[in-house]
Amino acid sequence: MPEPLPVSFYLSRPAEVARNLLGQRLVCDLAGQRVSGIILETEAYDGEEDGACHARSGKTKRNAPLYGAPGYAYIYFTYGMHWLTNVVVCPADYPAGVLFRAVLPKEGLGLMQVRRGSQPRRLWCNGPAKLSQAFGITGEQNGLALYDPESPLRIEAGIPVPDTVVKTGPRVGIDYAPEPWRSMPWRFWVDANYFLAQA
DNA sequence: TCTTCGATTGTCT
DNA sequence: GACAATCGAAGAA
Repeated sequence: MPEPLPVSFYLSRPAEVARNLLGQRLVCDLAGQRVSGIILETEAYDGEEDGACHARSGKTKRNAPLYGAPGYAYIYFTYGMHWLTNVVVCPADYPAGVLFRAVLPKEGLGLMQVRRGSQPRRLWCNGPAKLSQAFGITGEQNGLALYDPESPLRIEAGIPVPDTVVKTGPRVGIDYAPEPWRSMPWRFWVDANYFLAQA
């Protein structure tokens, strides 16, 4: 059984952690079945100064996990129907996190298909709320330690990703944010074909 | 207490 | 490309 990534992995600057999470494996053990996928897309949210971060207006009941220790899950409900999954980064008291926007399904495909309503496989995990649904992630998993081997939700080492295949751009769905935050290139992604080509 | 709106998705035109 | 779904958190009153 592979060990999860260590807590130290989450201590770097949010954008750096977001970049380094590409290629790693998101794992979820619920319903007695292991579901996992290779992380393809992430976004970084960096502190109260970041006009797009949930912590932009200070600490609240909802964003409290962001102010906690690194390596923990920050999962929140939005649009009245969707759960979005993040991992808290940076030392405690500095509110920052990385949102998981897409993964490449690897294990537990049957369960994912059921949870995603039998849509085509390429549509199972190509969005932050979609992957949460495919993995069975809800508020129940909020606050879990992603570096704990005993945790039902965790992140394990995956396949290293060279800079040559990493793309960056502005974050999605944050038109309300003022500049320069709206345009910060804190969204990172890799084409799924890169991993499909790996034996 | 009231109002607004979201780190989205699926459907319809 | 436009827009409804759906509800709790956050901010205003």
